[in-house]
Amino acid sequence: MSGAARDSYHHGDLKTALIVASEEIIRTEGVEGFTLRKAAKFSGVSPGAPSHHFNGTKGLLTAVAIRTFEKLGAELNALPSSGRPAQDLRTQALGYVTFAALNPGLFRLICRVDLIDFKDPAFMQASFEALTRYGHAAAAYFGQEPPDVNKRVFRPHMASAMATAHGLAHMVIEGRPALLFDTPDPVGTFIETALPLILLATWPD
Amino acid sequence: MSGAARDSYHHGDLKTALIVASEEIIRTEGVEGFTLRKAAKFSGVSPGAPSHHFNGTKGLLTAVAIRTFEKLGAELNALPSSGRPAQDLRTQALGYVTFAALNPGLFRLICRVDLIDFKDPAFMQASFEALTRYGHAAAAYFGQEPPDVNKRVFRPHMASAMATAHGLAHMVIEGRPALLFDTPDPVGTFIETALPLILLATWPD
DNA sequence: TGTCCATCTGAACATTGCATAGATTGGAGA
DNA sequence: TCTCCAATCTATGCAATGTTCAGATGGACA
Repeated sequence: MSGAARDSYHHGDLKTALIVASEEIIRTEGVEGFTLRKAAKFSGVSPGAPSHHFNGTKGLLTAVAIRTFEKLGAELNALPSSGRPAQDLRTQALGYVTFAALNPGLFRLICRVDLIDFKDPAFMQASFEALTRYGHAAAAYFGQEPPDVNKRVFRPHMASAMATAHGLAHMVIEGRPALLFDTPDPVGTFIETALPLILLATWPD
Repeated sequence: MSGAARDSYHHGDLKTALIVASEEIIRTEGVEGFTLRKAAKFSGVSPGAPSHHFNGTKGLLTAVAIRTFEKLGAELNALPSSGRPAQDLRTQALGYVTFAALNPGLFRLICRVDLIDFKDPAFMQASFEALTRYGHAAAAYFGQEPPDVNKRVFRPHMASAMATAHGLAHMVIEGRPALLFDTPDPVGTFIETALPLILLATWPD
């Protein structure tokens, strides 16, 4: 427990502390293990304190979701570019699924419409920017215009391309690989077999 | 409100009544609108009564999930078979996505690992049987053995084929179409454009 | 008819998110 | 440096939720 037992009455940067604490809780105990009071106690603060910085639980979790999208975007941006459209698109898809597999709690969070304010402009912006690189890879492959940052609009082809990785990611965090493969590492087996299969079928090199 | 104000002290078939009530609540108010007490009141029964028939909330929701998979399986089985593998596979995928679009609350339920007992043998059996037809269509297309009902094992190719529809379904119930398409019927637009695109790309006729 | 036990009630308890009233204090302006 | 205000935090309470449990009820079966 960080606890962060502070000396002064005021915390100093409670807003950030709550986001970090919430992320840690979700990472270790999953979204279902998260409670607002737990995040407050983790930050060494009373249960009512968070309401002064966020619009309820949904507001705090939306902030965590934004942070998660920023991390996802950073990881996708860090992936190498080969210059070959099909190869790059496959790399992005694999990165997307890998992120979900390694961060199941946070990935579940960003898909929970009931826990997050999907109408929040900052959230919409973050979710779009995280997939910009992915969108560009898809655009390059399909020979279409890249996604428009200002209008936040993806082309149908890009939406289609993303659905594949999105479906694989969900199947991973729903634990389907364990039901499908009786191996020591079901998730690894699933990614190594299913992903190349469908991506090769969709976008042959 | 059905209320189902009964005359006798004993309900008669509370187990079924609770499942039906829960399904109705989820259908109208979503998974997040469901509470065990609400289902009890809906069935005209005290808050403690359900515990005599189900292993807590998770037990009841697992029963609802089983019922949902049975309906999904029935709908997929009712879809026509053309004899052409690619066509049939596409029909199954479209049926899968359509079910999710028309039953968003119930589809969310069957993907909520935290609300359902995924280890329940009856649930595992139901989830497998619902996708048997889909698996057969994929097997026919890929020229592989059909799924084994006894061992409950899908082939990697089938898992891949299902991921596409699964991803589209999730994007639909997560409200992505509304963010992607500025039309009167975003979901319809999404299905009509994105699904054919990716399925045509994956399994050309 | 009489007994048994599955079924259901009603009341409790801990936990949750949230609202509100009051305490504390950092810091801007005099 | 001093004053005072607004932001911040505490403490308390409230309604709702899932769950448990002692006791009431009555159907099934001998």
